[in-house]
Amino acid sequence: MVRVLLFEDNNDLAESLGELMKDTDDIRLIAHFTNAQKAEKHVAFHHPDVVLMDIDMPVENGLQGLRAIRTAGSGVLVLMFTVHDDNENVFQAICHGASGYLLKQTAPEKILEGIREAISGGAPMTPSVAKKVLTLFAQPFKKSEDLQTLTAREHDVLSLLVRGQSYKMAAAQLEVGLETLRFHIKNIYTKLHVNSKSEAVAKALQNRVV
Amino acid sequence: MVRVLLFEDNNDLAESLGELMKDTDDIRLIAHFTNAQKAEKHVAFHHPDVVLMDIDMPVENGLQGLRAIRTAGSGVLVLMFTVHDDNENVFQAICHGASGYLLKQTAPEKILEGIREAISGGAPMTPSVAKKVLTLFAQPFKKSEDLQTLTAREHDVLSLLVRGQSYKMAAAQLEVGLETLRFHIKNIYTKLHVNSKSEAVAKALQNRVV
DNA sequence: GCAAATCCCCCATGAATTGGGGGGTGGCCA
DNA sequence: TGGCCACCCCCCAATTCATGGGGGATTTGC
Repeated sequence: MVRVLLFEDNNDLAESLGELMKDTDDIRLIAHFTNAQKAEKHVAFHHPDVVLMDIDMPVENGLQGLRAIRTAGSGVLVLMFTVHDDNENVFQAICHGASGYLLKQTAPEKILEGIREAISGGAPMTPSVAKKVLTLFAQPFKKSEDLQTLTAREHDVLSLLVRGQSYKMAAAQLEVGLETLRFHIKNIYTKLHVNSKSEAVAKALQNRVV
Repeated sequence: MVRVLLFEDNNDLAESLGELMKDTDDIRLIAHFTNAQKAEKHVAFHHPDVVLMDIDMPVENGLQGLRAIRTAGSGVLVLMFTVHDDNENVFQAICHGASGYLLKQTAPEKILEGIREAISGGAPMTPSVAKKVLTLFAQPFKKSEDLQTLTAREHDVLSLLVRGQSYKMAAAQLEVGLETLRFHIKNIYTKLHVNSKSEAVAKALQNRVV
């Protein structure tokens, strides 16, 4: 039996969800709150299997609730359940460890299905949300050409710089002379169009070269 | 009519997919290749609406194919279609702009459904893959406490450093004296337990403070 | 009110970084 | 075999950074 906690300020919607779950014999709504205040407390008390969390609620919204639950150390499955599918909300939800993201416009049966999917280790999300997730994360990772053209050795050097090593230390690590290291660094700077260590580090990290 | 290009080394599977599509009146398989060689050429020639791309193929695999298609500048919808759902493959596929990720174990009808979803702007993926995507990107949530304790001003300074600015430039940006900037930087170093600009930048980026 | 935090400024020294130049080796390929 | 590329090494000069001190002014919360 899957025990579900619901945070939702729309009482009608909450009720109809409750009705829906009553018709199943594997999912049960054990409690319902109209905002995310003390969400972590409620979770700790009811220890549900799944939390259905609206985002747009008065007093304290669903993202804050999610954050509170996670900071409290609970690993409970939290499914966001909302009308908002803008990038920022999706992004925040993911960063704070949501286990899925359902839109209210999805058919009620799909919601139940989503709960089951979450329980069985999946991350239900509507395709449109999935699309946002992909584009959200596909962008920053498209390596610029500059970085592709780095030599193996240059790549080594850059990695060491990213780890905070100084020229001297990096040179020692690679067992080459300080001047050799500088030679590589000069080339890296040229290729990345930067002219300082920190800029190179920033570019490297932002493009996931390391 | 959705025109589909298929890259799949398993001929039986390819054929059965073709049969499947014949039974629909909105999806048609227009060509089939057994590896991803010259994938970008084939796409340019057939200009399909959707590409179904296996990953594990001889000679040239699906990820290479995807990359080739993207480097050629095509924005065609590419759905990965594979048995592999390990983190690395999923990550690579996303980074190179896949529009979805279907596992071969999913029911054939779901595949057709996935194609339709992709066409209508979604990103079909099996819940288990979605889960991987989420955990892949939720990790960086672990912000160390150090970074939280930064003052607003220190945060400003750090941001500028990340953008590759030198002390002098950053000071000018913030309209304060060089010595003032130094003062903040000293404090930042203390708080982050680092002792060089690049280390600070690395720590800032790795913890998503900027 | 007072302490604590934050922000602003200054000096000085030594170390690290950067930009420019100059060498050389070995491997690969036309 | 000559060109190209990656890799290794060296010198000089100027700039930037790191670190250690020393001041004050202003807000913030108890």
